[in-house]
Amino acid sequence: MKLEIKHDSPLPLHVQVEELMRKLLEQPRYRDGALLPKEVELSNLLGVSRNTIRQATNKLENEGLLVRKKGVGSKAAPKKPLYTGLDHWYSFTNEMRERGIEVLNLSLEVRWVQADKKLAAFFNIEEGRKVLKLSKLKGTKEGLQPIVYFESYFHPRIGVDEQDDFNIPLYAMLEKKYGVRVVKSSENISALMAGKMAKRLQIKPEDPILYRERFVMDAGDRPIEYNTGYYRSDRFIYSININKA
Amino acid sequence: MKLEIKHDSPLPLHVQVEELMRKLLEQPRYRDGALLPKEVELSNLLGVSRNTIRQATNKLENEGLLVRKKGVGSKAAPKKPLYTGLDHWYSFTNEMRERGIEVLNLSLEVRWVQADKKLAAFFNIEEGRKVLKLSKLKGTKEGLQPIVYFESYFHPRIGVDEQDDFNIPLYAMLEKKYGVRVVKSSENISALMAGKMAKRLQIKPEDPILYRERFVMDAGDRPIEYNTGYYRSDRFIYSININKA
DNA sequence: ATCTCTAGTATGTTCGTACATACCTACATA
DNA sequence: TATGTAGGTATGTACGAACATACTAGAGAT
Repeated sequence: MKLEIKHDSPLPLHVQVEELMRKLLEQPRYRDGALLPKEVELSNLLGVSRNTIRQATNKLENEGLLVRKKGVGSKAAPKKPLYTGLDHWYSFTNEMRERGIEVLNLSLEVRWVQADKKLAAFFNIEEGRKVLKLSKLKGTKEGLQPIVYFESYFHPRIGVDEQDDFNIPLYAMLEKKYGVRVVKSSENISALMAGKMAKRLQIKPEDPILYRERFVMDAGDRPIEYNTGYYRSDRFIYSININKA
Repeated sequence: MKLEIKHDSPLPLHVQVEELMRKLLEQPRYRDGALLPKEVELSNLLGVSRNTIRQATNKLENEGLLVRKKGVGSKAAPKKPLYTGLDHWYSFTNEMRERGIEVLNLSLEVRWVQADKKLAAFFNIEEGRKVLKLSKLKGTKEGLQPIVYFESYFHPRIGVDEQDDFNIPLYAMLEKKYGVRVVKSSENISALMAGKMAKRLQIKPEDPILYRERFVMDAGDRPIEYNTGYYRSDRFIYSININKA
């Protein structure tokens, strides 16, 4: 890797350093949490003063791209979007863990069902064809209070079956085992009265719940999964981060 | 006015200077656009180095509280910066139109209110400071049935006031008139019982509604708008499209 | 084995200094 | 009158230096 700072460039040194550090921060090792080179090291390495390094670092820290710790060092800011929309590593369990809540599967069922009209349309298959359905009830580790009930349907092309381990993060599993990369999704969110879902979530039928359906596709717009979720609104807030930069 | 910097305080000098300048910026003459004392003047006056003054000033500039101009001086951020751009980003009205539903404002109110704790924290301003609040009730053109009630609060730095036209797409207006480009947003979505909002939306208090809060920022992560929406869940489904390709 | 102190390390704060660059004004020239 | 240029001013960039403070790890004591 070339660490080049042009001292005769019209661009200020601290800007050059800033850009360079931006690239650094994208590297896997730093993305994974390794400490960046120390300020004095960078200073010597790039041939600029420590102040200049700090000037650049301040900017990056301000943008939230890096965190500093006195006496320790600086590193890339931990990526902690509550809900990145679609991360290959998206996982409800991990997400809740970042919010400080440990969750586990209170129940889990996998079975083959016939595709209904809506599902057949999305998957572009014949109505009635067999698809794998995954149902999960997730709740708190402490007290086993239900939070959300998921239902997922997978396109037959993928090849998932009852043998698969659905206790690990789903999208990571799909990518590793079946080479399927989820890239796009379209979501609809609505508020409902719990009704029949009340019993499962252990709330009153007249309580409001958050209902979400998600259509998941790969880079080629091919359907992968249809997923619905019924969230207890007293225990969960749906968060979305959007960046159009 | 007392300009006191304690050199033996546990608080870093640049923090003390920063707080002092915050107070300065509130004074009418600076609020009205007068140039702040020059860096060297402040440096001599307060008995700290120019670097320390700049450290504080950087912070304030970053928060959008003051603008600097090389060769001229620094002053409080103008209420109405000028800039031009185009291409807006989101409009409820246009979005509904795409769904085939014509909507209009059933009511609209603009007034100045004091920032509460939460708002002050997001905007990074003092609690109680005046901010512009925009309230809108949107509904169908046919039948005038309410669909959603919006409440928006704008960062004072932007400079919007009661004179502005809030009947046109908001983000387009902000960009054209004030040069503010909304780039990032973070949303929280939840389901609620309508309660007090029922009357406004013409539903029963026990009906579920969709509640959304949105934090809107520019490319530099500076806060622009805080926006909440209460959606009738029988008339509206929240849709999100995500593409990580 | 566990606790405590200490030396080492990395960032935080602050100073002083020097020169670069953008801006404004006023004077001089065509 | 119009224009261009020179000097003054204020912020921008960059360096070097010193000490403060928070944290880590290892040596030494109990």
